[in-house]
Amino acid sequence: MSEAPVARGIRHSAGPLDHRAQAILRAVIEEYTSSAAPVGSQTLVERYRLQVSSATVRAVLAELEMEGLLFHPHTSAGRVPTDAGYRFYVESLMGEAPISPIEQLMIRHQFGQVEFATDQWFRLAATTLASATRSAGIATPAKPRAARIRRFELVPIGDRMASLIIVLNEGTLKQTLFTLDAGTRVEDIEEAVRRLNASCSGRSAADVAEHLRWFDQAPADDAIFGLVRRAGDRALRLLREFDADTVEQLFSDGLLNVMAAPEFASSEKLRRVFEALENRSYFAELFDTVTVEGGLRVYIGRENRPEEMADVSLVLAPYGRPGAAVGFVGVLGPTRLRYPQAIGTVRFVSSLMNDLVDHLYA
Amino acid sequence: MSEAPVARGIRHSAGPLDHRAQAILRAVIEEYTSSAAPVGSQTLVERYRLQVSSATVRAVLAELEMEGLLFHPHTSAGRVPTDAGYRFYVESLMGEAPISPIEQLMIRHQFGQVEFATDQWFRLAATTLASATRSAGIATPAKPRAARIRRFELVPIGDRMASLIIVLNEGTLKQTLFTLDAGTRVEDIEEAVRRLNASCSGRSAADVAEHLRWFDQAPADDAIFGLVRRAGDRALRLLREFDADTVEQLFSDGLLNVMAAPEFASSEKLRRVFEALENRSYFAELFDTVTVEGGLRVYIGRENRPEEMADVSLVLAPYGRPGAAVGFVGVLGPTRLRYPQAIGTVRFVSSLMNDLVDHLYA
DNA sequence: GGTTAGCACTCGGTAGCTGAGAGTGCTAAC
DNA sequence: GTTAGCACTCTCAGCTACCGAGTGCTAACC
Repeated sequence: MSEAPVARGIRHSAGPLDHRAQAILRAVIEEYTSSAAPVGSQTLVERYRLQVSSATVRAVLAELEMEGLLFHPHTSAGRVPTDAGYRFYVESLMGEAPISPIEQLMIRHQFGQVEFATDQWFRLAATTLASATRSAGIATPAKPRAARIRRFELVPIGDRMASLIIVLNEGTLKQTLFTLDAGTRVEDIEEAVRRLNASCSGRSAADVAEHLRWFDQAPADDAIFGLVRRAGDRALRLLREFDADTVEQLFSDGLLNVMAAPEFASSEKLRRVFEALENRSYFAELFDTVTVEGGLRVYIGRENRPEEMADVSLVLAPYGRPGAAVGFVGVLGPTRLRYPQAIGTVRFVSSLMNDLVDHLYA
Repeated sequence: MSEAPVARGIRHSAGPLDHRAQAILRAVIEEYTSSAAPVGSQTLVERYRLQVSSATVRAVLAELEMEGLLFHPHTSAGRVPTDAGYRFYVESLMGEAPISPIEQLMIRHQFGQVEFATDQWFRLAATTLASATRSAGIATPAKPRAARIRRFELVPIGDRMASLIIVLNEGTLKQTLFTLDAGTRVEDIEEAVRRLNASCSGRSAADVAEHLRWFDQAPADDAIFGLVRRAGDRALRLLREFDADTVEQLFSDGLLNVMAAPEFASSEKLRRVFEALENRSYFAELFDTVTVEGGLRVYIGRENRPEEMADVSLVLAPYGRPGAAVGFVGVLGPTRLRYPQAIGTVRFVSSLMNDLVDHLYA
């Protein structure tokens, strides 16, 4: 399992915190994470066996506030962690919480069930992440930077219609309808497919474009050449569209969990989060910066650039093979996320996804 | 275009309403539909050129309330339509509002763009419905009652892995990974595929099961027979799963429109609606009762059995070919839906989907 | 010097009250 | 059958008072 750092390079401004201050920051975050209400000095003393009085805790809280790690909604309220506070917690304070062996077993079992159903992998990943973390789970299929064709097929459907199918290297299917001239002979179709496979399989969009040029000199009225050229063009277009789309599919599950969080009761903030999810450009951008080598990353609150995401955190991990195909799994929840669990779960699920992908190349 | 009745068979209890009462009911509904606030007698007189005084209108409103078509949130509030009120409106009062020719043209154009991309049809249908009605649009692919296999393919992916693909009659693809024994020869794979296609294409799950039995007597150690048997079994399983799933895919778009409605500001009702959508069993049930011949249907508020759907209405229309494959398109919004527009739009989109499906069989 | 008890202070949230306004239902006159 | 007039009801917004949680400060303590 990868042990890439969770760090993201942001350091807060001031001097190092002593041990006690760290313990108190940690206590505030963990208390707030479960209660969703500002945390007061009294509560901390009562529940976290700090061996000091509430007055001392108050002094430390004030200090942490100076450092920008906590803040005060108003004078007589308790403290709430800032994004920087969570960041410090994630980088230095928390212990990662691996999933319990029993749960691991159950999850592994479920993944075993869909071992052969590639289209179920991402759904299951999203669902698993959602239910294990009680937040939203997201997942994308593993996708190569430049797709390569493994096989063409052209299957007649109606009299004048066929289904043009291209199988990509990792088994992904792309399909488009394809009109046939009246009276096209089955043998001609078969021959066209043979030629396409002979000249294009294993090739990327750029190569296919190159090879298709050869057919331009062929006689225009030859039925087979005509088929080859038209099908090749269509396939090329599909391939280019596929390459162009960074986030072709984004599965999510458990958005209802996020809806249940008290910070989203107002339905307006919620709306914004849903909008951010619907608009995939942000994810496309993120995915360009997260590499397989970089490993798991955490984006907290306003560290997410879109304003809509200011109230949520994202734990994201890539999976797949750097050279071949890369996908993502992650968890999205309120900034008041249970980071140790979320990170542990995402790491685990991404390793399972890695195993599934490895099967393809075994 | 179909002119199936919108009716659903529920009649309210009491005597017929005179013309004026109908006009007033209609006015209340149309006003409430756009304002989302209880409607008073004054407003009605001012905005709907009723040639009577507000006192008279009040008398009629009281009458309509007796009939169960309107109700009163509290003494000094205006009237709000009941589900029965909407039902009466939909069945007897409203005029259906066809989409404007310009909009029709634009929508047709968009459908033209995805003519060959079967997987985009449902997305586009949902999106179109959502944006034209400013509610949520839903759509499912056309699905046959019992799928028939058109073609098998077995495409090697890695050394020990292949992608088993079955193309169904309407062009739908089903795919599963398939392990190959070490050193399986390409020619054997091709031969196995040839035999599978020869014996199974055009057949339904039941027929395939029948035909596969023939191979049981074949020598167990024959590589080709082994492949045929295993691939056949897997295909059969896929086919059965596909047949079993009534609502295999349910595309929706524009849920954000529904979120924006004032009746769902509280986020708790919203949650329930989302839950209902996620749980597809209700749709599966509906789809069993809606037939292509029956045409478009409207489900208002509590007419939807699940409690979660008590605050929303659903306009649903089937498309496709009764014998071959049937799918659904629809609109989901608050009971305060603009029924004439919603119904007009759903009818139009379902007819476009019909045209697309017809292409397949042309 | 760090820690603590004590205390004044602040401020959000809730409950209770009030007046304005919307809309009804009733009645008597037309 | 219709309408004007009017008393009545009820919600909603705004106001005030009050409670309590939690702070920050200070002076005493170890």
